[in-house]
Amino acid sequence: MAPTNKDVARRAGVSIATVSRVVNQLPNVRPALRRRVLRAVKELNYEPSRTAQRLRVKRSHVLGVIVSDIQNPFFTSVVRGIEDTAYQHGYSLVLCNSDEDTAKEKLYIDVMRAEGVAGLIVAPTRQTNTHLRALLQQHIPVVAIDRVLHGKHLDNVMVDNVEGARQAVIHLLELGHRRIGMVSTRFISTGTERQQGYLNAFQERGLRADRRLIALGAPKPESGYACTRELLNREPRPTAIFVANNMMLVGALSAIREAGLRAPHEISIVGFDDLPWAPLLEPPLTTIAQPTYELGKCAVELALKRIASPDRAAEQVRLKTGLIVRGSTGAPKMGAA
Amino acid sequence: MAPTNKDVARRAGVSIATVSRVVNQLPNVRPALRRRVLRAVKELNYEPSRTAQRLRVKRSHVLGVIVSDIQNPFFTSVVRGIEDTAYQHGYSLVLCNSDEDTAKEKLYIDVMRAEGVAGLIVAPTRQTNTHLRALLQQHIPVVAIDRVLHGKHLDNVMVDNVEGARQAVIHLLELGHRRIGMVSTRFISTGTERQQGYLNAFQERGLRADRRLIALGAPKPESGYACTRELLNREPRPTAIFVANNMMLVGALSAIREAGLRAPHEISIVGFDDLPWAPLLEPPLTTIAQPTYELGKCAVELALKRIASPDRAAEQVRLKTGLIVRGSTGAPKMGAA
DNA sequence: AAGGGGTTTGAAATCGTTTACAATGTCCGC
DNA sequence: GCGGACATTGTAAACGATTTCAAACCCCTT
Repeated sequence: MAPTNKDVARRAGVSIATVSRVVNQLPNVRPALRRRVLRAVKELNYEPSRTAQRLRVKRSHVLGVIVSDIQNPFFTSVVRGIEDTAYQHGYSLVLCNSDEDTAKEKLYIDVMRAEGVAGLIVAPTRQTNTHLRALLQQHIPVVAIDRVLHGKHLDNVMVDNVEGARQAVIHLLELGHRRIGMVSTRFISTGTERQQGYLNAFQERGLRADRRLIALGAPKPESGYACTRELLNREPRPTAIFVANNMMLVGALSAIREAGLRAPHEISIVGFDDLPWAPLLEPPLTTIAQPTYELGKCAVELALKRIASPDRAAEQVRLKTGLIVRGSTGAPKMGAA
Repeated sequence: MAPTNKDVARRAGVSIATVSRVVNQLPNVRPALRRRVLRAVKELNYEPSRTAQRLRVKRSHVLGVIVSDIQNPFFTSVVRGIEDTAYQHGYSLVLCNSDEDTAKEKLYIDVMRAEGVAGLIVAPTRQTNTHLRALLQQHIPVVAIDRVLHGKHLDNVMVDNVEGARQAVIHLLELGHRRIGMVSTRFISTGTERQQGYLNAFQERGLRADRRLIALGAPKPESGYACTRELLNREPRPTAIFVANNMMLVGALSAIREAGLRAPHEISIVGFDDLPWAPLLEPPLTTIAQPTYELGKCAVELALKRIASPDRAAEQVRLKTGLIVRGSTGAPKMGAA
């Protein structure tokens, strides 16, 4: 149905080789012929089949992207960065949503391999790279985003989670809080690192952190709700809560509201990752901002760099976070702590 | 680098035709051979190249998706529905973000054609289908989502915007509001339809709508902010505002907050499209919910139906919206109206 | 006018599949 | 033991591009 090489050649009265030369802007084609071919191309609305191109030249100009939650604004923004950068370099995107499901992730990795992607950008569900082995064996570049993944030739882009969490907790400590609850994720490297930042902050100020105030769950609103309720039921109740995952934040806020607590007077709240609606909350949310767009952009750049030189040493990029103080944090009510 | 047909054939000591037969589960292969081939497949970790497959059989099992704003939670949720449904049917997704930019959209449509997608799902930036003509000529199914697009064999899935807007405005009218501002989009069919719903509601109740209370702009927060400010400066000020686009809502809420107005006592607010954080606002937002996931699912199903029978009459599906009453709407303060 | 360099063009091979067709093998009834 | 039906296997031709190689052509020098 779609016009091919051959159709154009016939119409222009030349061979397919000449068509290819004209389309690919190679030299040594007489201007007269070139014009005839270009006219035929236009008339037929010809676009070379990328499928055929891919089969012939081995480069594919497609990047695979597997995110763990396409509805998470964090990943959405990262994908935006990936998309912009990829298309700027002439790459298309094949997108998958693993939905935090390792089986789905494995399936999609095989899809990517069969698709012959030039590179894969993945937010891994687990910290093992076994599923990715086949890709790496075939020297298909893999870039892990947001979450750590170790491996030879396996690049990483992440934010500095330890430092980000440290900033959040230091902020609360400086306001005078001592019983600081933390809601975080289990099994995911970002969660682990942020917990480390929490502990570091206490240690840095010569204080003892209470590990029982760290509640762990899945990166889902319901889980955030459950974790927060659990923390609110502790005696004595924490005067501040650091919700270190933006999906869990939604549930956490519900739980806090349900408990009838008002920020910042009765409880202080800090989130992780800025969101378009964070300033709209009442009070506006204090949070740790992540350079999401840059993260996506950087991931593409790493992938392209590795496509260009496959044997570079694995690179790990850490992007900086920043504390944004809004209205949801304040000094603890005396007597409550 | 990746193992091929031939590698498997050599290892199993058979011809490539037999490999193909085994992999594609065709009959008439002796069990002994079948086993040998399967073993070789496993040992080499062989996956048939989709590129080569596509070139040979003309079906491609790739759906193109062009959304106008990948960061809009509405589209995110739609994409989620598309993704789930597509992969369930063995299709992969090539995703693009037109960013409400017609030039980019055109570029991506050509990309899709070159990619040889089996179908395209698009949230069109404009109401013309000229860019899509080449696709339709080649009998590549096109499904327009969210926004109307007319054309032979061109399917549509949308929500019932007229009815949705009507529900919103009737709700406000019943609360006693008469001066109801509307913030909506220009040039986009959803905006136009929702404006129609606004007018219908007034007419239905035998009231005259004041068209000067409809402020139009682009589907962006900044534009929502500007439109809302404009409305708030009217004399007398509207007692309620219906923000008929979720991107504009973010800006609208900022403007309202900035003006020092509190919902629902000083002003009532209704949004369009439910969002995960809508219940978390203070007060929680009254809004028109859209079946976003179903919309994506339905789009894929329409595409697949048209792939199966290309000459069906164009189908237009309208999904139902629903009013969700939360705290941001109430009776107008008497004397203000 | 013949030879030689450089440019322009086309024929044909190739990428990894699927698939039509031909060639073999197997099994059965006579 | 032989022919025929049927199952099994392999050979070779597509698909639509790129790319190598050689043929054809042009122009200039001798």
